[in-house]
Amino acid sequence: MRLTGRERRQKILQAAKKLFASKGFKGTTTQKLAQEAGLSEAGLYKYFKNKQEIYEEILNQKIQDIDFYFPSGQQPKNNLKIELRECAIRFLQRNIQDTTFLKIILYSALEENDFLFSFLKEVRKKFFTPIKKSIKKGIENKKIKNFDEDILAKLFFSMIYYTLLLKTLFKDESFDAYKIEEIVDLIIEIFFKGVESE
Amino acid sequence: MRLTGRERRQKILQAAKKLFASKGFKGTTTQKLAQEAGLSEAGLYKYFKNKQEIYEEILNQKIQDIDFYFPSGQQPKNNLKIELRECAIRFLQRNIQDTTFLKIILYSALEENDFLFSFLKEVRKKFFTPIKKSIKKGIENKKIKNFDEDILAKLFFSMIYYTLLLKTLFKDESFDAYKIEEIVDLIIEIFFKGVESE
Amino acid sequence: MRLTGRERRQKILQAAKKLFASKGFKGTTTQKLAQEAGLSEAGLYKYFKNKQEIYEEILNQKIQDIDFYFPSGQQPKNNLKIELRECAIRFLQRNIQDTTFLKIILYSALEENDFLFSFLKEVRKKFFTPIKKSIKKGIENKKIKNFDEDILAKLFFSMIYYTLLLKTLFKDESFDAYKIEEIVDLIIEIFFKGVESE
Amino acid sequence: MRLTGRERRQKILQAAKKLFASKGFKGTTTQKLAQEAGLSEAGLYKYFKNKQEIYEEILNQKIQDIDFYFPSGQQPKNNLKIELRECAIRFLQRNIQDTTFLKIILYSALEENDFLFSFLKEVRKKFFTPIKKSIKKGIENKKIKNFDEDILAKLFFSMIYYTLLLKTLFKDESFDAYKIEEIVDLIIEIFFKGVESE
DNA sequence: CATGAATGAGCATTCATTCAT
DNA sequence: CATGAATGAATGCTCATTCAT
Repeated sequence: MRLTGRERRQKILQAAKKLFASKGFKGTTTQKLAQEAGLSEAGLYKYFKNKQEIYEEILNQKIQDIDFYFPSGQQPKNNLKIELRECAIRFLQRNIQDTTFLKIILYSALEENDFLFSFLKEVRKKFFTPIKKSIKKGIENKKIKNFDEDILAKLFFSMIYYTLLLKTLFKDESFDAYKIEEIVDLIIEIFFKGVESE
Repeated sequence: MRLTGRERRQKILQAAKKLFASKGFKGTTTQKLAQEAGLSEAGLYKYFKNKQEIYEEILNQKIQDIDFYFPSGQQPKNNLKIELRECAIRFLQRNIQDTTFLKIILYSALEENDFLFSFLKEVRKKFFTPIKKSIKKGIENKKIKNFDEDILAKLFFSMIYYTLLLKTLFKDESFDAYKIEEIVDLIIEIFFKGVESE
Repeated sequence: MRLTGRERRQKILQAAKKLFASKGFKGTTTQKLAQEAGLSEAGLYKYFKNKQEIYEEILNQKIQDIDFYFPSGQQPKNNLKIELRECAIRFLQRNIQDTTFLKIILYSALEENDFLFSFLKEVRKKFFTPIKKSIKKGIENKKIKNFDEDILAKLFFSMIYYTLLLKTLFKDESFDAYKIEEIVDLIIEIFFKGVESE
Repeated sequence: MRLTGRERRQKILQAAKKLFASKGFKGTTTQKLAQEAGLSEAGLYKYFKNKQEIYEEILNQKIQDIDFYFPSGQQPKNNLKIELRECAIRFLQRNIQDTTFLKIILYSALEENDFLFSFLKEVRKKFFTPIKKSIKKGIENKKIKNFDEDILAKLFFSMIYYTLLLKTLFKDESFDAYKIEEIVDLIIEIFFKGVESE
């Protein structure tokens, strides 16, 4: 099958996403990768310098997804709760539907892939900055408990993330009785009541 | 050093726990394993059929550790907050120090290990039952918001678990500025204020 | 850049000379070769059957260079020392600047290339004949020790050749402190004093 | 075939010497090496960390040969000429009989093997030091022309070395008419007359 | 009981070469 | 005429496992 470079490249990335998600980086051999992408092993190296580069390209593409979660320009304006609600819903919907990214991240963390850690730093900076800013404003307005906004932002996200883990990775069915929106509303409510300043 | 068969076996398992936890299953070679356990590679195969069997034996041992966190049958008596606080601190301390269990669970989940899922069901039942009971009592006393106690219990745990993930798996250093106790106290505070009935 | 077939061919050969000289035959990949010659790898095969053929063509060209050192038929006329001095300087300068020939000869000798040996016979005949004639005259004039002029000629050349080896192949820096002319003058002095008849 | 570790190690080194000498370092594949040594490729790596290490071991063993050329304790005492004569004869005899070392060095130099260059530095230091010292003494005694003793020592050796190259590598038969001793005597005579101070 | 010796299968990667367009 | 797409065959090296001693 003769494809253009662009098409082949995409096919390789697609195959890699699938395999990295199901087998991890180490568990994905170039042989399987080539097979899945429909070309020879040697062919892979015309498009990517090495296996690691394929992996990095996948992660780097995913960084752009963050903008998808915060679509209205990088910063929640008026209403933090509404922004966060929508962001969380979008995050859950997308990652429940396609668990590739979640799994790649976890596999890489387990394999202690060095690139992942620098990637995660970047992601956390981009992802949490808008939330942290809003929380900071809340703290300044004495609406939110005076505590490290970084920690608070991550604790908020923890409930979203664990929900995702339970639904996708751990096959816990107890959340299935509720719509995503209901869960998110509950989390938002608990978090904001919980961090209210007294 | 002349050891009995039983001792040798234990030494191998000990070495394996250490290595699997820090390097993962694939990252642990039989060479390093033998070296760490103080015998030849060939020797490993006198005690275990193969590498997989060593891994499984550790998994089984680790699973039994769960009782450590939740002394069997024990039920939070007087003060849920205090019970939960101690349980959470114990959970974090142990799993930060030895990440084997956390990693094994995640690896198994990623590999869609069927045994894991039924095991997890069991764990969740054991783990969450005492918390859920207390929450239920709180709901009945109108102290806690009237919502599915299963979900509430898991949302509480989510913050503990994500803290663990950030510290151990994702190499996020932002929690390192605080003692575990401080983080747990914050989580407890947020959660209980957050779920308070109005 | 649109080149004629002839030009392209020349460009490939030029690139190949450069690369073979600095990286050797095995160290020169068709990829680098194509890049250096400014065309695609596939393009190389329009002009040459394979890599070996490029190598052989260069070898042939280099062999013809020999005439440069020993303008054909030329015989040292008046002053052997001056002739030899200039020939040696030319030989060293050229081969230090472009080591292709030196390396090709050595590679071929190591590979016991039969063609090389008959070629070398020819070269030695051409190369040493003028020197030998002059030495013979010196012997007849009782100026030079009476010994096999073939051996004497080769011993003279040995110092020139080893100087070349040290400087180019063996990366010995001790000759770098001197100009080529100084070294050659020293060699000439030692040789002629050394072979003087008593 | 079941050999002891020591025997196998020796067999590998022997095979490597043979192959490196006839094919060069790059031209010697681990496959051929294993085959020649009578074990599997994987087996090689029980005895050596990698191909390079085998190569280095061979060279390092050869460094001891230098003591063989200067057997009477490291420094020529009374008579430099006699010492050098014997050293040169021993050098030629040994390397004519077994050209392995000569060829390995040349191949490595052509392949620009980094380890070779540091090895050569070591060798030159050890090999030329005694000769240089004697020459220096000669210079101080005004018996030898006042010139860089390093260069002089190397020019002496150049005639020995080129003789070796012609006889072994370049298949030049003109030296075959003479005994090694005769050639060496001639070289010694030419060199010492040539460098005599006036 | 213990291990040194040995390996088949597999790994990521490279390379010279071919061929459809 | 030129090349992008493609690969078979190799390369150095690793690993879990076996077996004779």
